[in-house]
Amino acid sequence: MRIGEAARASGVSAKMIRHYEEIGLVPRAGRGSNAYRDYDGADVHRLRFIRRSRDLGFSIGRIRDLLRLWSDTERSNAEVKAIASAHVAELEHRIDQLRDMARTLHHLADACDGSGRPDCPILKGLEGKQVPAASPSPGEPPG
Amino acid sequence: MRIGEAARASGVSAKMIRHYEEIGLVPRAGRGSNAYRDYDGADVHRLRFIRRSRDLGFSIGRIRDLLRLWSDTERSNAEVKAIASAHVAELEHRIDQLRDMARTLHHLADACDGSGRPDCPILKGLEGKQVPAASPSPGEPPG
DNA sequence: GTTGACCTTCCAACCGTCGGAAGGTCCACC
DNA sequence: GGTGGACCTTCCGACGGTTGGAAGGTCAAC
Repeated sequence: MRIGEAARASGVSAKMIRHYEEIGLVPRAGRGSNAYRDYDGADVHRLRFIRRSRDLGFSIGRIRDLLRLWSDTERSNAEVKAIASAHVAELEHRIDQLRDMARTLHHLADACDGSGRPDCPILKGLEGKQVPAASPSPGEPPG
Repeated sequence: MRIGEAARASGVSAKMIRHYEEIGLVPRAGRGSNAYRDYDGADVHRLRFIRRSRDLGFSIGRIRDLLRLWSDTERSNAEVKAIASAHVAELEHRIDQLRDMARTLHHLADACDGSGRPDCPILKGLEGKQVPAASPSPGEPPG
């Protein structure tokens, strides 16, 4: 099948399939008589694996590791479990950070009556009057 | 003061201060006899406001709005509260997504005995045997 | 006069996804 | 045989926000 059908079957867009090929996450696809990429069921299976891994928040690097283990019939499930558990821990850490932000902001919003006057505890909080600050891992804040 | 001192005083790196100036988040700094940027207490105050906002997960765009309101003495605190509340909602949405991911992955990891054998429910789950999938907002997965 | 800390600008990278340009190919329909 | 539209190709850019480095100018102390 061609890339469009593989995209529909796997849930990974054609753009991303090409991208994943370029970065070596999926093997280079065979080409037909024209220069079109050609895919089979196994390729779609792999793409679907990638898609689900992304849905669970794994980074490309981690997915690379998972794919390697996936195709290794002599793998140790302990290694897989370690990756998964580490990722769960990262997710929970990120959740804690976001929760801290939400809680802090919630407190500030609660202190603001929203009456329409200029006086605003939220802005005061952002100024530095309070705000314990969640101190997120550098980079990537909101969604 | 020069950019380095402003950076230390505000918690915003010199790199980022220049960047914020370029994108118009902070006004263009005055320059001394040399071409060095010059900052005063108000500038640092503003930078600190930005820093705290970032720590609470506000996007640059939102911070732009907040800064505008901050410097508007006739602002309505209702508008500020609306922005803050919307952001809290976004944060909580993101938290829910991450929590779904963590829960799903946790279940898979629980089903894996990690005994060292190749058989692995986690990989099976990623293949598509189960995985309800958290379906995150497109992009930006882990942290 | 030299060292080193500071400043300047510019360019590129990280991550994952998407948009669009400019062109080639396939297939159905007329 | 021609035309249209859906599909494919490659390439180059953007979005979040932050960081790294290069290559150079400036200022202080020693």
